[in-house]
Amino acid sequence: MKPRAKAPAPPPQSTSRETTRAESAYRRIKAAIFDFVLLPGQGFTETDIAAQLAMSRTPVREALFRLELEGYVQVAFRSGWSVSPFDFKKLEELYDLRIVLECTAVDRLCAAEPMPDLGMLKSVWLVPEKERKSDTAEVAGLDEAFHARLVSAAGNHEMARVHADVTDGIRIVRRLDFTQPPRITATYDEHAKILRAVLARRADAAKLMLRTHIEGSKAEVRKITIHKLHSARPVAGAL
Amino acid sequence: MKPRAKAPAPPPQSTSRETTRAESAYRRIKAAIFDFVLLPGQGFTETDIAAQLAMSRTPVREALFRLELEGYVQVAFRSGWSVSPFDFKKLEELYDLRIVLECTAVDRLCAAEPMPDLGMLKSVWLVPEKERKSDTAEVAGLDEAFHARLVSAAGNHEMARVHADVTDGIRIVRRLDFTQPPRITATYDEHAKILRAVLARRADAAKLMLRTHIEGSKAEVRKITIHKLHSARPVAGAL
DNA sequence: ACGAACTGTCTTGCATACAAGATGGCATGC
DNA sequence: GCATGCCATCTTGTATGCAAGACAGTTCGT
Repeated sequence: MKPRAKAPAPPPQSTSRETTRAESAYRRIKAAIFDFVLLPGQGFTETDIAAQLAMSRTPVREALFRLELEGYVQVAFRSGWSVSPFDFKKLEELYDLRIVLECTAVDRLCAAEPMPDLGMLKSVWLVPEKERKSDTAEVAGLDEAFHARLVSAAGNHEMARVHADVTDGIRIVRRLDFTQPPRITATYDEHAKILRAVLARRADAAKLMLRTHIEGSKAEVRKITIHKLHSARPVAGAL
Repeated sequence: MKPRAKAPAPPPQSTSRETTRAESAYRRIKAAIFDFVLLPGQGFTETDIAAQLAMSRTPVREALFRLELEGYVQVAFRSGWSVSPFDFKKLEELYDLRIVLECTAVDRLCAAEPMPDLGMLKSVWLVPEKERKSDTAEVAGLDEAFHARLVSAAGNHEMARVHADVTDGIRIVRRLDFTQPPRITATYDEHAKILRAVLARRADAAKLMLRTHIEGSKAEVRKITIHKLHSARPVAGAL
């Protein structure tokens, strides 16, 4: 039995290879949690989800176990599942971990010889004001990519992976951070400054700005989360 | 869907069963990998494992998915499972991440007011030579606990969790590091020095020693791993 | 009226049957 | 001899049935 490497992938669009029902269930349930269709603390059952997703319990269970490992849901022995309640302490700790990882990355980037390519970031963040994006979702995606690229460029793949997990964990509240244009403008300004400092190898300055930048997001999120959480409640049932 | 409202205060751990078959399968398969009963690169099937563990495929699959998420095994679409091959680059990156996390913890411990309680560590590592343990497995366990406690004492639970995951990932090679008494003695000496530096709030000194200490383990492991890996092969099949 | 035991329903954990497809060997044609 | 297409077998992905236990409403006892 020799497991075949599936990297080459001659027919990239052959069949339902990567689109198993379990994977689909994972994405849809996770999206439901992030979109507050499933509210924190809310209980549900495997049978419910399976019925709404028009599949059997088996792939649903697989998806739920994965989400449980990632901390999004909990299972009570034989009494149903529930969405993990909001844990602000955990969110703050994740922001804190982000700071540690990204500051480490900045240190290494500034010390690397030669410095890894950050051209992609330059072409996005070091542009005239006219070329700046204004769409909320788009900027939120670019923001994530900025921080992720900063870490991945530092070369440690495991740190990048952990950073990606952390980002995933705080995305649920992070999206609420980009609802106002002033926040978008500030993000552009701060990212530009940070990027210039890194390119100039001024590690301490970059780290300070980065820390302040992330702490700002953390504070901003903390302020608006409670309110948003209640105003964002959609009609339950449409998973 | 009528989501059943659960009590806002779900009983923390009212469950009786923590010993499900899936959990047992997870532990046993993981142990088989760590003990080189399942060799890196080796292929196997769900049916094989299920037969050897005297259970059905269902709990085995649950365990395998969990191990897959943790990076220990891989599944090839409809062609069986295989133990992830040894990835030395990944191991080094994990050691690197350990250094970052533990140094961050030391920084915070030294800056904390008051400093969190490290009495448990003192009672283990700051003792006369006579009272030092000599059993390999015991010291290996104490060593893990030392580093884990250092991080957890810093107060960020998420960092501690990531650190625990990292420790888990390198345990498979880390155990090979404590095979010789000189290494045990060095561990005691170094831990004592590091602990004293932390207690004296000399962060830079502690971090330097800690980094050197971990780099030492990394180098040591790198030297002996290839050899040990081949000499440690037991008879296959006895999971 | 109040509390404890009971019972029926519900939910997850597990086993098993079935389906889709990948793999490797074999026969066939050249 | 070599390539090629076919087919039996194997492996995972999914559906479904069953069982143990948890929960809530009810009933019985006092």
